[in-house]
Amino acid sequence: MLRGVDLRVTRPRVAVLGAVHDLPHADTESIIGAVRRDLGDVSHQAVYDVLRALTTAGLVRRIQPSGTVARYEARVGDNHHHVICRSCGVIADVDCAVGEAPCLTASDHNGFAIDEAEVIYWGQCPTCAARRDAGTETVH
Amino acid sequence: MLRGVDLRVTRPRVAVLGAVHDLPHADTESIIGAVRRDLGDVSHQAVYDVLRALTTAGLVRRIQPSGTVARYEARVGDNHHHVICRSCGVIADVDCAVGEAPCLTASDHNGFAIDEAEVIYWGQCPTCAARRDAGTETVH
DNA sequence: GACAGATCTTGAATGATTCAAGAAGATGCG
DNA sequence: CGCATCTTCTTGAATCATTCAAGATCTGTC
Repeated sequence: MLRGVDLRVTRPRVAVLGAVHDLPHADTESIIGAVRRDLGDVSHQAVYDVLRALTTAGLVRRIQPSGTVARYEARVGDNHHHVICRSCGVIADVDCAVGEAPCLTASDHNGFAIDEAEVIYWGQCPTCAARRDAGTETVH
Repeated sequence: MLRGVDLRVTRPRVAVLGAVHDLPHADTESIIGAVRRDLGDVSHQAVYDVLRALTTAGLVRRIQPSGTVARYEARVGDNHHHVICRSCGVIADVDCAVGEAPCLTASDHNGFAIDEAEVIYWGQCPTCAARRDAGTETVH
């Protein structure tokens, strides 16, 4: 995969790419943890650099919902979206739902040339909704 | 407006609310600047507190696209969306475009109870697109 | 196998945002 | 109108994800 996008193959890159595949929607810290479990010591700077390189190359996608740290996922190229639980922060994928040529109509709003439509659904995950219904009120 | 949502009326709150109305999509720093031009010295902490109170009360909306600082707008309650220029970062409003009961179908993805759909369109604003066509290539 | 440039390590800096404690202000009541 | 009380603002410092910078190391190529 790395060679396919003209990136040099290094141990940190392979490990980061593996971690992003294994841990969907993981934040940088989790990825650093997984990489170190795999390789031993790796600097956090290296992981940041690698994540940027992979993102630029299009091998991973970076998402950063309001008020959270950056997260990464390996599912790219299909323009899917995300649901985020306001209570526990868990993220799930949502396939593009609206009609057929959805989300990214190559339309031209306000004269902008649009190349991506990013949709984030906010709500309650099943677990948190149940907990709240039960009265435990573990808000946030 | 403040009394309407049971918030005490203070000079900083009035000034911040005015600034958010005057400067759509302004970041915190811009708002602090506008407030100080209006009132003289006001602590940044006060502005942060006020913005949070106003956001919680629903008088302003906070947006924070990937990789940017928080921004605020006074247009609330109509579920509109945003287009952002990847080159210069300018933000414009986009009315809900998709069909009739758009964006927020009270549907139930993966068992989530969704209460908001946030859409961000990424692209090039007319100015940056023109500049790029002209070959000036002022990327970023 | 060695060179050149990319990538990693180390260590420090940045900057938006938040925390904490005390002073000042707003609202309600006498 | 003046006071008591709770909220809000000021001041000053801390947090923490992310980035910068300089030098050492490694990858891919000739």
